[in-house]
Amino acid sequence: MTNENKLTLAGLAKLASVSTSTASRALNDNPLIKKETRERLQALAKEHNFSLNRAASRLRTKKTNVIAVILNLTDSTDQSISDPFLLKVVGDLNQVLNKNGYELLLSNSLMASEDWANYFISSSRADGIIVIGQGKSTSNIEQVAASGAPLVVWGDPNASSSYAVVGSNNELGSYLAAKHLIEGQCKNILFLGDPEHAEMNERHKGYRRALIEHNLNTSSELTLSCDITSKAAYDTISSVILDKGLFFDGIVATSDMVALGALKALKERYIGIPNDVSIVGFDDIAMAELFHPSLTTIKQNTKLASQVMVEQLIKQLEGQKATSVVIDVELITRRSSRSN
Amino acid sequence: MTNENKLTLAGLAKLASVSTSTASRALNDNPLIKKETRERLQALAKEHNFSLNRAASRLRTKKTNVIAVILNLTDSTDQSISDPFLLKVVGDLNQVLNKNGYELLLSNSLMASEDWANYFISSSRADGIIVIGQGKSTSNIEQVAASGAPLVVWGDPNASSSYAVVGSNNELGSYLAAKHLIEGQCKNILFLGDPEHAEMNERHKGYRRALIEHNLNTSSELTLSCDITSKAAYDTISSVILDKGLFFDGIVATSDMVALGALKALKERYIGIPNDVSIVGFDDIAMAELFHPSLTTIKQNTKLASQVMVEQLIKQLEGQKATSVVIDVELITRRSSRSN
DNA sequence: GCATCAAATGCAATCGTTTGCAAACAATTT
DNA sequence: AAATTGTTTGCAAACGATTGCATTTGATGC
Repeated sequence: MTNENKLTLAGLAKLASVSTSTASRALNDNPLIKKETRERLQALAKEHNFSLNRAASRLRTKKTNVIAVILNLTDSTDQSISDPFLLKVVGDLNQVLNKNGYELLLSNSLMASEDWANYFISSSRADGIIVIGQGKSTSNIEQVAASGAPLVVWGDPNASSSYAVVGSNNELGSYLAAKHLIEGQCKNILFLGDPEHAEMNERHKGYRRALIEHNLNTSSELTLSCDITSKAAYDTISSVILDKGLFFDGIVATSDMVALGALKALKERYIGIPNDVSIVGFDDIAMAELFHPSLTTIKQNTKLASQVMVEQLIKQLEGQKATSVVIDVELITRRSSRSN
Repeated sequence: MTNENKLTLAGLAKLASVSTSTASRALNDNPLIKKETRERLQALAKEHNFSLNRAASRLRTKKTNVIAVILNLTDSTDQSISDPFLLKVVGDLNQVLNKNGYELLLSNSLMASEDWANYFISSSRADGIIVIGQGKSTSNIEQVAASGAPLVVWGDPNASSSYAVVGSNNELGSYLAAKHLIEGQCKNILFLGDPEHAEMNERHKGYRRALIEHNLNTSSELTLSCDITSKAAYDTISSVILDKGLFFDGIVATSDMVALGALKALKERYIGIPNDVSIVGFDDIAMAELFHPSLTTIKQNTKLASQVMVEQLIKQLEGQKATSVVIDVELITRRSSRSN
């Protein structure tokens, strides 16, 4: 029952006894064409299940209406691809992009070839690129920026960079987290995460600022470096307690997943949360409030962030210059910390 | 510094003093061309940062090498888009598709126009469609199938359908879940989920089979219908306890998110898990083991499932017929249930 | 030296739109 | 009635690759 040879614009035009140019303009709702002609053709197209061949129109117009979204994973530990936060961002971006007439081509840094600008833009697969996460190395990203391709990155907006970065106020976020713990009478506060990573480094700064402001111990012993997965956090906390005992009473975690891993390690040792140890996460993933105790965390506004990213990208598609934008964060107080 | 007018295949050919046909074949590694010529051109292309214009080649070859993945969300409650399970499947699909030379165009049923086959396939945006979730109505999907477009659906593989469905053995999964609870001495086992939904309906059957096999109460009072979100589950359990007290000692939940919502409602009332009430989830999301108590659940093998889906889709792209495939499930025993 | 054959390359049409420009048409003014 | 507008439509040339077929090239045998 499939059409032997598919209907083409020329065919549709013939059916309507107009030229292909008229048909093309009519379907694109070009006001050059008389309104009733437009409607007649649009109705005919619907009736015959016709839709324009995008390959052809992309070739002709040099516009794809596609945005490549690249999950910039740090390692090949495909753990991170399951981080609900990253995937949440993809979901939100999808919504916003569609709303603006763009489609989302999903990729990840492990798969895509090296030269992203080349692969996606000059090959005319996409009009612009959104990279989620700066990873540890930003050379790939800088190469895209240098090529002049429309680009927006989710990451640390404070890093001076040649490209537009949208991201949360990470420094403030962890500052708020640490301050909150301090107000809850914590004295020895752990930082749990990977300070080599741009965003995490900012979070580390905020954590230190709060501690210093309150004359607390900022010894390097209190900064535990670990991957941004719950498993890594679980292992790190478990082994550090085994080694040194419980020498801390608060944890500033760099993500909710990390916080949850730590939580599990503590609970397995019957350490009371929040009384023995208080924990603050980062992200506010959907599950944060379901945990027991529910997780105090720094909320990242992914919906707003997605809107801003798309906005800044569209700016560039229109030839304007885009800017980095800082998204506000918010402390969400729940049960994993003492409410002063 | 961006090239005034981009290099084209013809330009590259001229640089190499060959015809465009030779250049085209060389870049596509066609053995018709002498090996050293091929290598010379490929090197030249790399040197000049050249890549083939996909819009043009798609137009000519009528192949896009793109697969549209549609998240078939039930409602406009964009809650479900954040279900980590769905997004995990997207991530896995992305991996497998890329490995097979395809790209993933992400969409969701709320955004995409009505006629998917038309929108994606005849418009030459994609070569095939993968739908994640059958939703409550399958009319959209059936329309695609009727159009003859290459299609694979993640859903209930037992439903007799005109299209290839890949999915877990849902009936068996919930049977195992219920049986496990029964072996742990549960007598009044709740089913929590939405039996109108195809997959959930299978799970309901499995649940009933186990109960009947053991002569337990299958009264309809024990089947609670609720949306597949943690919030809905939380509300449902909370209000049912308020209404009728604790008349159950086990819960078969239709997803981990649902299980976690229920867990929270119970814990807030200081109901002991697993001793007062045991819970089994479904999916085995990454967080399942992080909870306290860690969640006993039925694991869905999304990695394998993704491979099978892509396999079945490629079959169709090659003109063969695809078949529905049932993916094995596995009971993962943790602490939210008594180990008999 | 010429026919024969295989290997390597080139010619030119084609995929299905879009769009600058010209043409046809209708309405208004002189 | 001709000239002047303004609307609506059509012609035909792109866009940049791929590919069936023809052609060249070089090797081989007689």
